[in-house]
Amino acid sequence: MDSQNVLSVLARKLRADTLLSREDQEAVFALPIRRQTLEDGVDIAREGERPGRACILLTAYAFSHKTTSDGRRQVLAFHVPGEMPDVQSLNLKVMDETLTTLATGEVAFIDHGDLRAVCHRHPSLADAFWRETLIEGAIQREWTLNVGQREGASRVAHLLCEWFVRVGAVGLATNGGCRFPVTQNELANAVGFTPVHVNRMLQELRGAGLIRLAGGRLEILDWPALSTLADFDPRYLHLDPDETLGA
Amino acid sequence: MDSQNVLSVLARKLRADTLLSREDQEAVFALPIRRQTLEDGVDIAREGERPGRACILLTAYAFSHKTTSDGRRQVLAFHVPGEMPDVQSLNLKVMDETLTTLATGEVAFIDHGDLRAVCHRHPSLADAFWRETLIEGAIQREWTLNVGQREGASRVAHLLCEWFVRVGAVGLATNGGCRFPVTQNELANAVGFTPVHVNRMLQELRGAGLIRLAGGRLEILDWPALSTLADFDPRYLHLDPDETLGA
DNA sequence: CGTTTGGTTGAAATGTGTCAAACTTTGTGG
DNA sequence: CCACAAAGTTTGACACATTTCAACCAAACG
Repeated sequence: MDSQNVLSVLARKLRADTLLSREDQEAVFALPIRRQTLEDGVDIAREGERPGRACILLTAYAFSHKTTSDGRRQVLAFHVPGEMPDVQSLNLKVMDETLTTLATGEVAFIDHGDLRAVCHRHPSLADAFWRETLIEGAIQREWTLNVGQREGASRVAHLLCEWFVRVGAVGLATNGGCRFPVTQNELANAVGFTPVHVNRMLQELRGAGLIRLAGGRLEILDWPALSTLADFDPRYLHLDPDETLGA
Repeated sequence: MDSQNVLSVLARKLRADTLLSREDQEAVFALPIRRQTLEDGVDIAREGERPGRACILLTAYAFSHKTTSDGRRQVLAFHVPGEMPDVQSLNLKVMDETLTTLATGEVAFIDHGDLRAVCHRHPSLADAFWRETLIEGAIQREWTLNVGQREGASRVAHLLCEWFVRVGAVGLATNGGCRFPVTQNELANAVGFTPVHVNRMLQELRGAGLIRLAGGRLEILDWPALSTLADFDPRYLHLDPDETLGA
């Protein structure tokens, strides 16, 4: 896999084909990167740091999180391949969250200097990166709604729906199933429940024949029922280019 | 108050004095705006809409929110004078939240076309707007943490701390007190509690001599104790220019 | 094969929600 | 300026979702 193919995951994420010009796309592919394989549980950037580079997930999964002073941890977002989970550091120097890998996989690093240069030369690329951060914001809002207002199985189900759709959007879901390298503990930290309670909610979902979840894989057995229970409406993911850009 | 003075609240918000050049600042002041007084409870932009203009809060306060299909409402953010609560609509066309005024006050509207033009001519202004949306994102993350992990009085206290600091940052707090045009019902929707429970938590805070809250005003009686109880660390607000920009 | 990590279960404790009523403040029109 | 209505706040008793604690089980792994 040469450098160009590597960055095609990023291009896909930026919806380069529909939203960017040919020159902009080439500028993306020309970005100098450094590839690296990271094990799971590695901190890519920590709260309080001032990173000098940004990261692209190639095959790696990651999550960002933050803890309260008495040690309670909240998972703020999950990140799937193709994403740049820390683009924000380009304009907000000090990290206010920690970014950690979820499973062993490959990432690419780009220096902030190179990113700034390419944004300067290709303003619509800057817009594309800006848009990515805005979509992350929209997802964060839905998480707040999920954690604040939905209860029990519905809350857990919503998270699973989002995961499945987002993983599917980068082409990594196959006929109703996808990877899910998330422990119940991390899942609990993401929805604001206790691991014990998450376990019970999962069994409720399993018992209702909605999902299968084991060995790091998630299978959706009844999408209509699951997404209804979850009150899941994918519009907040802004996956449709027309929805995100249309006049 | 002429147009230039009007937009000085925005310039302050963008930290124009320290982060923008003289030309950039003048470009801000030259933006064509339409001023308007809005009563409280007015929707400035609704979920699903594609606004053609953005809004600046002059003296008005506002909040953004979203509801679950069974009608449970989550307040996602409060907005204080000087902010542009819907800049995001410049790059994310379809609103995924509703923006509503909190109290009667004045707002200014700027056409997206004018904003895009000024961003094109002054790229560092575009960066400044981008940074604003990133800070909103950082605040949203802290809200997720608050709603997901903090309990009882601590959760409510955190929200009050944030409000006080943000209002103070635009010069609207006076010796330990500020406006707080938020009903307990809206407060409840913001922290994910029931109005009844919020009421009890507030009385706990009052009983401990930490705050006074009545008649749309908030008085901080014991900031050290309140911020400690709330586990409040203002770094996530990115108020310090060095923190947000420093190398 | 033993050890570690993650998952599952049950019983009891508790924080928060629900419901319903009374009270207080704010605003408005006579 | 009073009287009334509307909106917001406060209270109590009870129900219930979720947490806590503690133990056991299963799978992954060296």
